[in-house]
Amino acid sequence: MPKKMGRKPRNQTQINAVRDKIINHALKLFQDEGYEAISMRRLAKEVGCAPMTIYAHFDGKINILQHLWAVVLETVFSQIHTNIKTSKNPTERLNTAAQTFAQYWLENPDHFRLVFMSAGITRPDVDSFLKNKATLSHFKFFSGLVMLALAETHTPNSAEVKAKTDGLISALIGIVFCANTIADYPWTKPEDMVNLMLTTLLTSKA
Amino acid sequence: MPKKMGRKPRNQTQINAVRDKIINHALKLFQDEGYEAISMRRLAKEVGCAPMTIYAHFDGKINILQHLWAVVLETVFSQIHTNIKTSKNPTERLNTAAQTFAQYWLENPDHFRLVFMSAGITRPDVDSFLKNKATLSHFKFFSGLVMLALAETHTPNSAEVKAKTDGLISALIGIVFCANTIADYPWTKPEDMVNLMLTTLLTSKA
DNA sequence: ATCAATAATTATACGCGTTACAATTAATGT
DNA sequence: ACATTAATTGTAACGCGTATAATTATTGAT
Repeated sequence: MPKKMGRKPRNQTQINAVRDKIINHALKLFQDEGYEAISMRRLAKEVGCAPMTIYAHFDGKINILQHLWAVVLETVFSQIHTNIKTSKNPTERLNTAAQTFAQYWLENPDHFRLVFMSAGITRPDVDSFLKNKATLSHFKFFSGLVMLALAETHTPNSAEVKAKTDGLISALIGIVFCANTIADYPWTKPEDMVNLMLTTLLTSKA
Repeated sequence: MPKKMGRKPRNQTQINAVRDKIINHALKLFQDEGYEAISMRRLAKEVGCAPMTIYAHFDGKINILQHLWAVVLETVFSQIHTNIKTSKNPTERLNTAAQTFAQYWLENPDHFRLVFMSAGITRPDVDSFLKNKATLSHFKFFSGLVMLALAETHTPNSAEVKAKTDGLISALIGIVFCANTIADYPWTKPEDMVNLMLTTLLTSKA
């Protein structure tokens, strides 16, 4: 029985190499020139291929952007990890983490836009945010901090921890989102609102 | 001294008539077919002019959408006003208002998208949200409810009222935003989070 | 009536993300 | 060398929002 003729398909290593190349170029474009610079035509030029070739490797633009989300989130959380090292107790750790989280997005609105606002408009039914395991673990990290901070005053049950974590994350994202998109409203300072959220969530018992 | 030659400019009545015509067609498109239907080409076809003509009347698409924001916000707040009529006290009134607000956007993600996510992507430096006076008054309405609810337990100062109002609005918008854009995460139920936010904000003293 | 001046409208084109289909190139087996 | 298969590219197009140039409509002066 003769072997199958023709060109051999690329192996997984080769496939990953090309995908990584595309992703790295997209990342570089984003870091050097911002969100708007990542057009498929521009990206193809940087990679050194035709725009259509990219569609042989990714279903669409959003699937490339998802990889950039992961990089940005990694940056945020590594900054959080760095900053909480000097915190003395669980409440202070949670406060530092929350303030660092909010501050990062406020200082990098383009990053916020990439991570939280690109999928919403372009492809609502896209492969999603949390297919990325690392992203989910970032969320869970906050859950751990909340539990420890609550445990300083009482023994929280898992429903309370989850509700307060989800509420906190939603509030943090909401504070940043409003500051970024409704920028002409004279909002109370974001750090004060973050502080208020933390204070009220931690002092009230479920 | 000879009169100025050439075609006379349209008067304010004529100007407003054309703008209103465009806006009304945009509104009808949105109501009948949703956010995606409002393209400039489609809109021009409905109005009966060339797409570029619209740019003689509005700086950009976002300036048309702003008028639709006002309509949507009016809808939300009239629903809130209707629902709070049966509430017996300020705390219940605030609760009803907040739940109605969140519920509306959760049930109408396209409306949320129009009002809160169109400006962020297309024109960050656009004429803004709060040039519309009615929008500002909607925000202030919440402020009044918060003050009355807080006053049931203590005499709040204006800084506390503002911080808690801003925090509440940000949190509400954040809850809806997260539910809409990170839909695959198993969030605590939005109504429970809204309730948690209200409970904690109202029970903790500034 | 004709021409000039001015305002309003439209035509053409750009880059955007993406799709469809055809053509070309690259890599393999016979 | 040829045939086969995979990968890539070319070409064209779509609708998107919008920029610039061209055309049309309306007025005043002669």
